Amino acid sequence: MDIFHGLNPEQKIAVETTEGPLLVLAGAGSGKTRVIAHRIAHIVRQGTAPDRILAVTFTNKAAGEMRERIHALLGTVDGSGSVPFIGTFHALGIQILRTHGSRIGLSDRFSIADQEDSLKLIKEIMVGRQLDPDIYDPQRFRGIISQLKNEMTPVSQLGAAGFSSPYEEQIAGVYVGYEAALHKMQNCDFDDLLIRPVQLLKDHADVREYWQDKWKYIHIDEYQDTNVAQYQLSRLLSARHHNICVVGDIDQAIYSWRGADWRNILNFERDFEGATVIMLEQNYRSTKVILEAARSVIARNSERKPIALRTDNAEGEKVRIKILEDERKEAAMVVSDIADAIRVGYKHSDIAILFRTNAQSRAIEEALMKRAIPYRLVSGVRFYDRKEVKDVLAYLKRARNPEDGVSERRVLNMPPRGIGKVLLYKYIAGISLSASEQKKIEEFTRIITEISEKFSTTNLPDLITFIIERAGYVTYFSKDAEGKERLANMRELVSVAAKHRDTHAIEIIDDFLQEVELMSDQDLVDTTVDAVHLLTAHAAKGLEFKVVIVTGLEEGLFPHTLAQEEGMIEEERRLFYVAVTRARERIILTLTMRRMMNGEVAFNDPSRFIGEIPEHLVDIIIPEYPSKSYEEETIHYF
DNA sequence: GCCCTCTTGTTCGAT
DNA sequence: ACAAGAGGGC
Repeated sequence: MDIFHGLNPEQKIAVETTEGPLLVLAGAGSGKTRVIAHRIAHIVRQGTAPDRILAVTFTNKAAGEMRERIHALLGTVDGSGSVPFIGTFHALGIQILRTHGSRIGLSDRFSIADQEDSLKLIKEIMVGRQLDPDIYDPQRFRGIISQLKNEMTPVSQLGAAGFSSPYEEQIAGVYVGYEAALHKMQNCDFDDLLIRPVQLLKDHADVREYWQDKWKYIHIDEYQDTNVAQYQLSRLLSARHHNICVVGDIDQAIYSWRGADWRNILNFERDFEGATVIMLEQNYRSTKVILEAARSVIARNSERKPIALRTDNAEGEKVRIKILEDERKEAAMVVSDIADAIRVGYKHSDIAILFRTNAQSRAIEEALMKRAIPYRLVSGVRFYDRKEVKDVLAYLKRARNPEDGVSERRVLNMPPRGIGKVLLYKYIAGISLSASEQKKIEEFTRIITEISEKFSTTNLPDLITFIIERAGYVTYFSKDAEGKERLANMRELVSVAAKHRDTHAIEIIDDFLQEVELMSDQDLVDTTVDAVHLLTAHAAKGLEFKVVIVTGLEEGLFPHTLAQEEGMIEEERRLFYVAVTRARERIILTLTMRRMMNGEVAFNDPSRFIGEIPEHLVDIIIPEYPSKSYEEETIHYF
């Protein structure tokens, strides 16, 4: 297949320019994923071994799609069986740490601590330091520590210039304790998966050379959302071959609150000498109206590099703006709009409902359920975040990594086996135990031993079944309907692992844990299922739908109250831009005059972003309601 | 000392 | 949906 077939001139240059640094400024819907896939295929065709090629994507889902595209272009990659590494920065970090982590005292069996694990650990440390949780909020501590780690501020630098408050000093103390605990328990939090590889590469020349030599061609997608550690990793890895291609769009930078810095794009030409810059300004996704509406809004931002996005697509329908009384009427309108779209031939899977905050999903879900409209909630509490699911994984993690105190504490007394607060404390502190206490602890360690012994004799689904039964969950969860549901969730995990039925657990256990723990919300988007998708504007990044309904366009909600400062409002505007540019054919924006927020009724003004769309592109619809109660009301807005 | 049940608060976005 | 804390039962 011709690698260059169907590419426009700019895309073609991006694919051809394989040597040296390359910056691709890719507007929304300009086919950047396509460019990366074709570029990789081209590099392989030129004779480079696939395993010398690295592609960093924003989500695992994007990585999967990239793999498929490359496969479609090349057929079987090259016969040698070697494949490019395509994955997220976190997956790349894990690969580096599993290979060379021992150089910084990290076991190759290290565990990954998610946000919940991390918070629990920080809480424990704070309790140990007798910090009053009313004055020192563990959540805030976790946030600040994560930010410090993101910025790669070393522990030693804290307080170097003295502390300006006792609060700062406490944070420094907890930070030190937290890092020590993570290390002792052979755990890496999400930040560690990025910063520890950077440290490893910086401090160990041979390790650095190994990876620099290995990755001959590097691709980084969504470069506007890279943080300090990701930026440094990009520089370190590309320092030998200099073949680094980054793709991004400043107008779609929406993760600065997570430490991302879109200035990395502006600085690219300075940081990577001799860089070629290509602009992809042809949009293949949206109608002229949708693109023009989005462009008009984003033009208000001062922090940007203007890009002349254009499209040859049809003019399309006007942007529909609907003003509703409250969130229940808004939800009813969403239902009516879906019915309307289905009537004219759209499928449920063509439609997405976007919102600024997860809390907004509930009212919409209720309305969808009532009308039996199939839907998928993408954000919110996910399957893998469920307590009972994480408990099973904790058994697995503790058996895999004996140092993993985080996971051990999670399930030491789950299901309850008589190990309460007092005994837990004695056990952790190493205080000698009575015979009956000793027996309880031994019961737990025996379960763990039996799990480890099965690693090399049992496959993963059977191992998970064993954990559920041996730990005592079957009895524990047999009492009521809720328990039975939780047990069913646990067994669902067996089905997830079932694709690996033919290998012993030991061979895939780390990959399985990694897959589950780095699962992103977006990875759960599955448009092959015919269902309407409900997701946050953040989670919608990189996706597209024929029909997009953005809800809650009110001051205080979108833009959010907590993002009203200078600079942050521009990020809210970028988020709105991302939301609008997800739409291919039809965009509907809804807002309410009154809404329950944080437990009280709020009367919000329409979002400023609504007013930033040129009038000639919109239809404003204010439905007239029959004076009946909500329940009796029939939907006939048109 | 431990377990269970009930209440209350929660909240911007998420690898 | 979950955590944290209170309070009663064993």
